[in-house]
Amino acid sequence: LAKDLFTEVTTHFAEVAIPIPVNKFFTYRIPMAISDQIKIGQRVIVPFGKKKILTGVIISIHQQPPQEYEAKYILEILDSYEIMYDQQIRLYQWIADYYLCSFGEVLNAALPAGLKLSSESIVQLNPVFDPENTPHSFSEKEHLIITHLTKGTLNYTEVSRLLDTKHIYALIKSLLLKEAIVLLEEVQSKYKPKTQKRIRLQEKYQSRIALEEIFASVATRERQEEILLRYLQQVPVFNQPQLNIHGISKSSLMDGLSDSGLKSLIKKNVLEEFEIVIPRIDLSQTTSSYPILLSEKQTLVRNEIINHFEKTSTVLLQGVTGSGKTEIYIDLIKRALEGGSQVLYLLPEIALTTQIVQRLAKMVGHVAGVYHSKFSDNERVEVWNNVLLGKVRFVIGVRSSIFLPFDNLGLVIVDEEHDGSYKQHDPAPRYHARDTALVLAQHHHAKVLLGSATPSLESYFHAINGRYGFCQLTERYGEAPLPEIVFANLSEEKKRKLAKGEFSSVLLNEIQNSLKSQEQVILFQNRRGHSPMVQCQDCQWIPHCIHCDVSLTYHQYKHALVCHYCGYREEMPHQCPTCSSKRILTLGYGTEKLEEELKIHFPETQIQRMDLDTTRSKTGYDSIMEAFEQGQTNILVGTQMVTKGLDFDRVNLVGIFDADRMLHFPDFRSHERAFQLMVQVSGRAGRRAKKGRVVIQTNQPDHPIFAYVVNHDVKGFMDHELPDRQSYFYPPFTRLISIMLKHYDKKIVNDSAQQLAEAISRQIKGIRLIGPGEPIVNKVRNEYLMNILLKIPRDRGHLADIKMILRELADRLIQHGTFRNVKVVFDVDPM
DNA sequence: AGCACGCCGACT
DNA sequence: GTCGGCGTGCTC
Repeated sequence: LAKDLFTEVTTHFAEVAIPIPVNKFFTYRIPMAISDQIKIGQRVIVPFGKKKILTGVIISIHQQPPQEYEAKYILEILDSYEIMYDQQIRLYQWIADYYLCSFGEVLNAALPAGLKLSSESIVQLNPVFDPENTPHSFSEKEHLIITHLTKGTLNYTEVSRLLDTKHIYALIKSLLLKEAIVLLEEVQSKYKPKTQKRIRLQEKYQSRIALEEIFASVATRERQEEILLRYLQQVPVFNQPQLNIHGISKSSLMDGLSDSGLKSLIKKNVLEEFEIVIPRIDLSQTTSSYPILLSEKQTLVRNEIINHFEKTSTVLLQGVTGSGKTEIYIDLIKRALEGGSQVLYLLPEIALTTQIVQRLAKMVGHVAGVYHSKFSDNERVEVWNNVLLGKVRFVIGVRSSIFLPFDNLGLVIVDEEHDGSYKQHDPAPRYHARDTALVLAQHHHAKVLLGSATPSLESYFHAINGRYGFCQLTERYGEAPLPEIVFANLSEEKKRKLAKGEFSSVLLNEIQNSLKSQEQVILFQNRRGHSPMVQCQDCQWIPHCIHCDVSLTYHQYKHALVCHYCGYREEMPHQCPTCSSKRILTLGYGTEKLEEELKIHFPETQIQRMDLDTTRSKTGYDSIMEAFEQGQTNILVGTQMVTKGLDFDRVNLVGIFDADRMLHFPDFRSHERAFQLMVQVSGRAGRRAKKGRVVIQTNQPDHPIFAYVVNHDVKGFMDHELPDRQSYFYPPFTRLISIMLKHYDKKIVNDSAQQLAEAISRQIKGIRLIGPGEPIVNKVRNEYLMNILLKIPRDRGHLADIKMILRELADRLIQHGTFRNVKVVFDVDPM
């Protein structure tokens, strides 16, 4: 005791992460009063800047006072418990380091908005201010504000609405100076628990005698009598008095009645109204587990996966559409959950449908937390808390669910692992959820199962090289045959005048036949690639870049052919260099135009379009799906969205409208993506015993990729594509880092990009630097863009060092006077 | 990111 | 002359 008394009290400091794009932590002083409660991972409220109050997360606690400034005090601890574990801090730090962004940016993406707080300025009348007795005079606007403030406080938005101007700062300042108002900062919790109003009988009336008295007194009050009778009908207060404690929800009691009768009863202290908090996510779902019966083949593969997990933490499962991957997932999920650990099931956004979630949760037999961007933020906070508190151990979610506060993950499943939407493109953190999941799992000593019918080249490469375990399911479940694929040679048809516009007679006839036999049609056209493509109409020549394995894109206002990746440019030829034909055309067709023309060809038919625009609302996707499932729609035209989701029994024809556009998209991944999409969409045709049909419209049916699509030959495709990637130094043989520079002055971006590129070349050896060059869209929101692409060989090593140098060089560039305002955006592993 | 401070043009 | 435009720099 004596020792304690005389020991000098040490001041503790905390490193606090704040959700802003500044790559450092902020040091705050921990007030004595709370120093024994403060924990890493906890949310705290801190003052930030002149007046702002923000929420931060405690990253570490130490005794090092900062040298160059006086640390401010933490104002308050927000929750009694940590909202995340060390595991999350470690993962977020990894993401910030690997993807070259700030911890704050990761935190910003990780926390549901309901857990992020920021202060709001409240304008209040100064208590000492007397409008009758003031030496100051006020403008009309100031008067207006003062009048309103006598009735209550205002926030900035309200003030600005009141004055109908955005510029209120000067006015506020003037009012402050005249001591008419005071400002205060208020932090509001954004998370609002969902509540329900309930009604119950007051305890003293829970006897027959008391009730009889009441009924006698309300005999002339019909409304009140009815309410009481209704209540007693639904709550048996005599037989089961304990039920009265919970009462009945107000809305169900008062259904169709007016409130006045109830109000009187409450006033008389017969009934009472109370409020309860109800969870948005129902945790009391039946958790009876369905027995999963695996086929012989599935059992074999399941065992194989488990064996692989003994040796490697990651396994790639390649299974054709309809081969029954899901059952294997479920079997593994159940095992992991029964072992007591948490399970994360990742899906691409468009595949996470209500139906899929319900089916999964039902078969797994555990409560599933669903983490989806279309859910409200309050719901997301509840999922977060349920995971944190261990109420939910099974999460089905989109890419951002890797941020959830797991502390005991046993298994991560990345379904459709090849899907590009796992990579966040903009804004930072530009992370890849599949790759991050591997690191997440490593931190937890968990296993990862990557699943796809058409694996990414990267995952396949690692699988055949033994870094991942590799399992295959090559047969469709129940022996449903693979669809028959026919080609419609569009250029041939055009020559023979058979095609109608961009529709081949083959496709039109097939659609006609399907419609005649009451079958449904899916027509697939990937919307991506607004920029037109150039092609010779006679020999199908397509211009390619001399530095990269991509086709060149026609730029209208420059009248030139440009490479998306390195900026290489050549003049648009007047005649084809191969066959001297002058019929060099730009091609282009979008989903909407397709829908329009289909309506002309099939006027009697119900045609529905499904793309980003028609599914933006929460129910858009579901209602289109429902209409299609019930047969109200005959033809579904859509983008990649139609490649995923549930199976439709009546779909027997799938049309791929423009295979060439996919194949020649100016991107080194275009072959891979085209192969994946064509195989996936073909899988939609003929899911039961009947053999489906797929029509592929193309100008070059002999393109090698098609042969692999027809035979569903993943290995063949990979053997074809991998050498190409190797010779052009693309992934999986290299790692890419794209550096985008932005500035509103074209000369400044060009110069800065040149200078940065030179500095990188000088400082970092053993890598390839492409560019700097202009990206296709070289001006966005009045900013000019320049791109530098780094290709880093996989065996180069010291990736972390390279990234550190890149950060430094970028910082140094910006310190250079003229380049002060150049924005440098890193995209690691760009897609 | 937000927000304050500071230096310039178009209006009474 | 001022009001209000936005460019610039900082936040523990």
